[in-house]
Amino acid sequence: MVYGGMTTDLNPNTMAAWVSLIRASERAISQVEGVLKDQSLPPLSWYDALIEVEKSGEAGVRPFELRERLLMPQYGTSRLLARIEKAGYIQRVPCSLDGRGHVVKITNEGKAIRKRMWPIYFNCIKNMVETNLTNVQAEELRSLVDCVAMDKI
Amino acid sequence: MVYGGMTTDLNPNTMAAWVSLIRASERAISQVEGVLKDQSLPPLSWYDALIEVEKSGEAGVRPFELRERLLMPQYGTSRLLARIEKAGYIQRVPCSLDGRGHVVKITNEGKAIRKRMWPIYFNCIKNMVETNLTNVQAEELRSLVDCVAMDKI
DNA sequence: TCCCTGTAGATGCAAGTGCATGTATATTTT
DNA sequence: AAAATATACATGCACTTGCATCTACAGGGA
Repeated sequence: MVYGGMTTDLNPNTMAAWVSLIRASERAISQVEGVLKDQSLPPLSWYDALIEVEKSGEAGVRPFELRERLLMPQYGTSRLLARIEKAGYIQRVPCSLDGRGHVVKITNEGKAIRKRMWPIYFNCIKNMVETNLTNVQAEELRSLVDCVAMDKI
Repeated sequence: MVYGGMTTDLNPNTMAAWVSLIRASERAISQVEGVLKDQSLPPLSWYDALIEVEKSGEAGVRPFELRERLLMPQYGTSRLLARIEKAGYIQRVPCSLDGRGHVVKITNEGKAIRKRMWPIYFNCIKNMVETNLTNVQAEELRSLVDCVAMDKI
C-alpha cells in the first residue's frame, strides 16, 4: 500500500501492519462503546476506573495512582473522577495522610454498575477476539502488539 | 489477569490480548500525535484526509467518498474538511454534477504540508513497528489484528 | 407538474479533551 | 524557621466530538 509516496525505506509489511493495527483498535473500541451506549451504560473509561477503584477495596486509591494505572493525563483523571462521582459511583474523600490529596472509594451503586457493565464488555471481547482467534493466536497477538511503540522501555 | 471478576468463560489469553491491543494502539497514536505537535504540524487525521484528497488528483473527491474511506462519521468529515480548508490546505468547490455536494481538492500548500508531515510520520512508524518487528512478524501482526472485531464482515 | 422519499452536507448544543495555569499542601534547602 | 521547590489536584479556555436535526438538492412515482 502506497501511503506517503516514499516507502522505499519501510519493510513492505510495516505500513500494512500499522494501518491494520490502528483500524482494528478503532473498530474494536467503537464497537464496545456502541454496545455499552445501547444498553444505556457508561463508557469504557468508567469501567476501567471503577474496576481499579473497586480493586483498591476499603483503603481506596489516590487519584495519582489511578492516573498511573490508567495511563491518563492528570486533568483527564481529575475530570473523569468528577464525572463518576457526580453519577454516584465513587466517593472522593480528603486524604488524612496527605492534605493535598484525596482517596477514592467505590460506592455500592458503583459496584452494581460495574457488575452490570462486565457481562456486556465481556461479551464484546468474546465476540471480537475469542471468536476470531485461537488461544495460541491470542497469545501471539499479545506478544506482537506488546512490541509496538515500546522504544521507551 | 483478572479483569472483571468473572473470567471463567474467556480463553486465558483473550483478555491479555485485548488489553495489549488497546494499550498498544493508544501509545502508538499518542506517540505520533505528540511528535507531530512538537514539530508544529497538524494532527494525524489531517494527514489521512490530505493523502486521500491528494490521491484524487485534479478530479477531486466528494466528502461522502472521503467519509467512507476514512471510516469517519459524516459530521466528523464535514468539520475536519472545514478545518483543513480554513488552514488553506484544501478547497471545497460546489459539485457541478450534483447540486447537493462538493468536490474537495488539495492546494499547493496542502501538498507541501503533507510532504512535510510524511517523513515525521514515516519515522514514527519505523521506530514503533519496524524497529521492533521483523518483516515476517509484521505480516503476522497484520493478519491477526485483521481478525479482531471483524464479525460484521 | 407536484409530491414523496432519499441522499449530501452543515450546524446548534451538550459533553469531552488538551493545554496552561492556579491553589493548596508537602518536602527540601539553607 | 523561612524560603524555595516539588507534588496533588482542580479549572478556565479553546477546541473537538457526538447526537440530533436542518437545509438543499436529487430521483422516482402519481
